Amino acid sequence: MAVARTPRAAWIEAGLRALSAGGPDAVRVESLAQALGVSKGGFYWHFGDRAALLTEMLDAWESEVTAEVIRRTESGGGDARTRLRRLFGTAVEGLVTDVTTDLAIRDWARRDEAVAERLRRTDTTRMDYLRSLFLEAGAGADEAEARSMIAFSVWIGDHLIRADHGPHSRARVLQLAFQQLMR
Amino acid sequence: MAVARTPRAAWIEAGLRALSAGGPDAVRVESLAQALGVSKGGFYWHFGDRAALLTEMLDAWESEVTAEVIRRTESGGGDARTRLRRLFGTAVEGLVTDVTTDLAIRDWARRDEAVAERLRRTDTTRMDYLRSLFLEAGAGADEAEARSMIAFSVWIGDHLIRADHGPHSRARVLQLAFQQLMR
Amino acid sequence: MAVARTPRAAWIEAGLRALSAGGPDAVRVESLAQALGVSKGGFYWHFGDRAALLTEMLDAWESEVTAEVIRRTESGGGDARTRLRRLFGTAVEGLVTDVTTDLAIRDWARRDEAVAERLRRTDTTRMDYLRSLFLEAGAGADEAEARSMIAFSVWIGDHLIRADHGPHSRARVLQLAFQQLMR
Amino acid sequence: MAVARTPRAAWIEAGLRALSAGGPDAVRVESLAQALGVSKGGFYWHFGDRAALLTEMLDAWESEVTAEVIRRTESGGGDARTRLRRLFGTAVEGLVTDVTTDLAIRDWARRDEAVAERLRRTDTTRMDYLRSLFLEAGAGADEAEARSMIAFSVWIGDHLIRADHGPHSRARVLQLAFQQLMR
DNA sequence: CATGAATGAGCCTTCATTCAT
DNA sequence: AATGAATGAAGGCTCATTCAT
Repeated sequence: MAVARTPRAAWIEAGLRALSAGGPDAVRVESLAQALGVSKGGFYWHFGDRAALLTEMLDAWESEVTAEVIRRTESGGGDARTRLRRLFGTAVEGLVTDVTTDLAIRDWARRDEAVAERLRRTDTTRMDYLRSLFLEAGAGADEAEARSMIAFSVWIGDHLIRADHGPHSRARVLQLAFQQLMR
Repeated sequence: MAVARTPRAAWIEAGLRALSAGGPDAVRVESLAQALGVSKGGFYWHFGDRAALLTEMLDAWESEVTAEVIRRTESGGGDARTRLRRLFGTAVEGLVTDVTTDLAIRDWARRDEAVAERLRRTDTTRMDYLRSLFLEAGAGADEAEARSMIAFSVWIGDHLIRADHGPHSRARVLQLAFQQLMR
Repeated sequence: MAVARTPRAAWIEAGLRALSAGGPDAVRVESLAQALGVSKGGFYWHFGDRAALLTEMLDAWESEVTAEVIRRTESGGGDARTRLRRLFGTAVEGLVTDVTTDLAIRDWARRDEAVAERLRRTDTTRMDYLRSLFLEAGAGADEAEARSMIAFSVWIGDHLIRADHGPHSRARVLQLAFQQLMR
Repeated sequence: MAVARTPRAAWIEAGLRALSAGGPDAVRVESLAQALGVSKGGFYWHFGDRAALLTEMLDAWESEVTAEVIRRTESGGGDARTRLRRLFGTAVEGLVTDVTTDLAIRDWARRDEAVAERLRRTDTTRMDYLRSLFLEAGAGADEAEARSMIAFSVWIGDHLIRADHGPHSRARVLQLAFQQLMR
């Protein structure tokens, strides 16, 4: 059995890259093929149609941003505040996952209920994790909820809000915001 | 002299509605025409091409979300905390402007530098205003920056994050988050 | 209101011509457009999609081969035998309608139930008319049925059977067959 | 030497089945392969290209519908009327050969001259045989010709004409028609 | 101001064919 | 003898744009 010359995974990665850059409409079979240096016809060997690719892209994204983020934060142990700091740290450094993909999917979800459903699932998992950390760190129920929401919002907002912060760098603003959450 | 049967403004409004609902790609001459009950040929009487409409849509949005928000918050006076509360109140009630349009434009900005530039301008104006209120309310420079960022992020995040908050309603979570900012 | 430059009817006629020549698969938007000297995009101004054209082609054919054949045979009056002779005459001369279209539709019906249903309707109307003529000419029920079936079959078979009739011309064979029916 | 896993014959049979069901356009390498549970690449081991398969399908069909029909009718002997009755009997019972294949090839012949040529050859052989039986049964030249044509046409027409015969079943109508030929 | 009609580029999908293994 | 993978030519449909009226 020959090794796939252009494995499914390559199409999925190319698809996610295109999604980040230009939204779902930019995930065009033809451009992906071109990006991979393959002819577009070959795409249909791996996927039934464009929709199938889109679905697998979402599968890949979903399992990465939930399981992977949690695994990374938990690895190394420490108390809740330590892990929160670790989580915020990777967020600031942008190592968690490609926020751009997250944003593209969030936008897509506004127009496609199936995507919205997935996003709800994924966001709930992430919020559950954040909330559990704040609670473990000693926050009350309301405060944990509010802080989780703020943390998540700020992580996204940082990439969404284009304001010129003057003397403050973007990273510094994000750090300041997270510090408020740890007080 | 006949009155314009389908004035420019009608196309622009229809365009903004389409943008909110489906992103820039959904702003199709054909669907707008259909929505307006006109034939798409008529579009070209008002606009040179699709790009011209897009530009004017952005013009309309920009002047509305900066001047209008500030005017509304300032009207009625009061000290900085009062005005912040008024601003957050209208945000919670969703009266400021259509957040959906804001989100669509934010997404669009990721793919189009001209849009990004406009968004930077608009966001800077809005952040400047927020910061000035927090400073006037007595916050230090860093804190004012962080709180402005958080306020803006949470306003947007509320519509972007799809998590199930369990016993908390979305509005309640947003209110809790804003309360943290006023402590 | 400008006159259609390439009216619907032109597409339908071109479609029927293509159908006769190459079956339903040969009814390609692109070739029709080329045959009409138009660009294929224009097709979609007149028809929602290819299926819509196919449907209208069948509509046109159906109303032509039933109403028109009967009108022609009845015009000029005479007793039943006279009208049968007139019907057979036009059949031999191939004036009734394009048998080729009939054949193509018959073949198509074997693969498409919707077409089969239409064909059943059309054939029943034609057989009803033939039977009524034979009955009026004095045949018994069974004989009228058999002769109607034979007449219809021979009309079609003449164009379907490719045998070399040796000294007999095709037209002569058809004539001989019809004569047997009038004995 | 390994036994052919999917012998040529299997492809030919699958091809004829597809032809009957959907016409020549339905004879697609891919669907045949799928029907045979093989990958389509294997097709090209047996046949140079799709055209080669089509040719061999026609070869198979031709030798079957001429030699086989005659052999069956002749076997068992009897005078001409007896053999005609036997021929019609098998026709009514649909045992002669798959009429559907016959119809598909007839339709195909309208678009492809090479197929038309083969069909002419085959039909001539069959008409020759029918004519010889009618002549042997005592019919004159013209009558034998007409009756042969009618018999052949009705056999085909029975499967081609979709009329609703009301109280008469299709088989009954066919039987009635053949009875007329034996008077 | 606007319509009816048409153009043409771009995208998705299908399918015969090829080729290395 | 056959498979997995890929190519490339069609062909269907959408949509921005144009143009005569």
